[in-house]
Amino acid sequence: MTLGQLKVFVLVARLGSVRAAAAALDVSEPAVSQALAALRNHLGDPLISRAGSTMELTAAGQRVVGLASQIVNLASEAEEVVRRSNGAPDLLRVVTTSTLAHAVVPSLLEAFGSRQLSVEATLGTADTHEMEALVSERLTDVALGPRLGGELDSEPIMRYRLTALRAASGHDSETWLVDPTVADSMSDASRVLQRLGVPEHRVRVFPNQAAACAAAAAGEGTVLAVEHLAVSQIQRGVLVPVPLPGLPFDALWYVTTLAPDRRTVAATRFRRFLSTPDAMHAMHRADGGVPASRFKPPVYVTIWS
Amino acid sequence: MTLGQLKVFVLVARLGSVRAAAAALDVSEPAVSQALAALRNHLGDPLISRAGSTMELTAAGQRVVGLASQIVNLASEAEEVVRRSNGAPDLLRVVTTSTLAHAVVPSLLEAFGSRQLSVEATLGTADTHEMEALVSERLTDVALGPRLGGELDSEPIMRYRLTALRAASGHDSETWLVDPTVADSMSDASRVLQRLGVPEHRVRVFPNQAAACAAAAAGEGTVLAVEHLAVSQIQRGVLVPVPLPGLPFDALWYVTTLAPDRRTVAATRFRRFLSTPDAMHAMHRADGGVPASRFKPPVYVTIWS
DNA sequence: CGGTCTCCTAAGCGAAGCGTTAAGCAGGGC
DNA sequence: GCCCTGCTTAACGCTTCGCTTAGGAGACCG
Repeated sequence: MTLGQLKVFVLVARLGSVRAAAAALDVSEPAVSQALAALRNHLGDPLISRAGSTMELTAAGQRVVGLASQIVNLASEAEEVVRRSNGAPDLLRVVTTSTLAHAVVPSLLEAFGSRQLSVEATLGTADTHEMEALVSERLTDVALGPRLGGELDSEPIMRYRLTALRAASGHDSETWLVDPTVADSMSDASRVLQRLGVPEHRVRVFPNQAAACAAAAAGEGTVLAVEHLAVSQIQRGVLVPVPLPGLPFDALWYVTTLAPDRRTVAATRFRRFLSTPDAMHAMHRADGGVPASRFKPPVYVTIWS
Repeated sequence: MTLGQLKVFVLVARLGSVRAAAAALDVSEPAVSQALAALRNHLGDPLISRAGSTMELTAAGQRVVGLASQIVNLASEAEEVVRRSNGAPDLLRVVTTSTLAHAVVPSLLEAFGSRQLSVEATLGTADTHEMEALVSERLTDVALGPRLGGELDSEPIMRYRLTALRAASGHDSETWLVDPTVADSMSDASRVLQRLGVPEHRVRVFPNQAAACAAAAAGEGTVLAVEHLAVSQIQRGVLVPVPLPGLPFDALWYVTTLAPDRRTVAATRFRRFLSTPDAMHAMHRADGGVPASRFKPPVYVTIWS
């Protein structure tokens, strides 16, 4: 399986014919056919076949074409990125939990970027286990979230409090509304649910805490929330704390990097920044709204094993 | 640039030495060194170099390693997927706008899946322009959102209303709080802002409408929201409509597929499903919370040009 | 200064990738 | 039936990949 074969496959799938793909690539038709044959042979599936005047993706073909398209895209992005990165700003790669990624880290990076000239930040999400691998293998510069073990250098940056909240007039007291961080079984939120013995079918996962809180405010259940991120709803009485054993639960967010002599310059500067009042303010402000011009879709980092 | 070279590079970056990577791959050390040299030569950047006892990524290397890791991952996922997809359920690939992706489509797919045995759905986001390409090029089966042109078959599925909402006691009337759909300049939301002449620095983008509504409820500005998705906040008086020229704005969501004779079986069944009361109910319920066991991170589809 | 560790280069070789031309083969239209 | 269109196969050649062994260059240490 080569990048060229994947590119050919995507193009055939898009254009609906070998002939058209060959024309688009300005090569002979057998060249395309052969690349396709090699890929089919390698994967052990026809992927795409003629059906009358058009071509039809097989079940496997439908699944592969999306992946292949992403691969080809990323490959050209890699070439692009190298071309642009002479004299480019320093790069700070951050991974964090889902909760922090939506609500806290964007404003933190915004603040860091505005005081550090020429720093470019990328943000991804990962679970605790992935974070350890990503940091130790130098695939990311900084992890924010739970304390990490190994030879990594973790330091607490902020105290926070997990609370159960519910609408003042809420009906459904069985359903738990949470954000995707609970998918990480090592996270504080996940442990709280485990300790309460909440069964999985009683848990509804929302894309982020704000959505979960909105559903809780509408009386759809109990949200497990970071208190200071829901402070405005609590103050306005929209949500009220629910007393439960072990809740509220106080915990810490940590910053983790490699040991001082092994970390990048940007990581060191970022750690220093985290202890400033500006950083504290950004984390408490924590609204997740960024100016339109800075908005970019999130980058999803995955690790390869 | 080959997949093998990228794999070697990622491994060297992770393990911090050519020697270790060679051992891990069970090949000779020059084999690794040579693959790395080929990649360096192709990209025109050293990517990674020795710095004393360890190795150090260059600026370009830092950027490339993440992409390379994803590429290698996706490639093995592609092989995986083919292996598993004999006798696998039908695949329904859906793209939609950010608004719908978070709040409406998950419950819709949930409902569809529970009545259609053996359908597997994937969900991605794209802007209007990308949607047209994705559907016509058969990279996706169904698009939900704006009406699409070309030879595509668009049909309205639901009326909705864009409204400006604000906290009853809100202070900031200059700032607009929106979800990422406004990044698509062809979207209804984006046009509304254009027509109102809102400058970009007055717009704050949130990851989804729920977060934007929460910020509006806290008095941070005016949210441009889909009315029935904020209905509970309106009923409770947390948010109140703001009368503005051209608002509220009534619009339609459409479903788009290829022409009837060219679309997949799953796409046809899904279109039929959309006209059922179950589907209507799912769209109005529209909470975005899915049971934990069904939760998966979103799949981001990108198109290749 | 000579060992040792690590990375790079050189040279060689088999296997694939990637392209060509020429020919075979299914299906639709008349 | 015949031709035309469009995908595949066959045969061939050039280039690149990917691996080996052998040897050289640079840093570190005693």
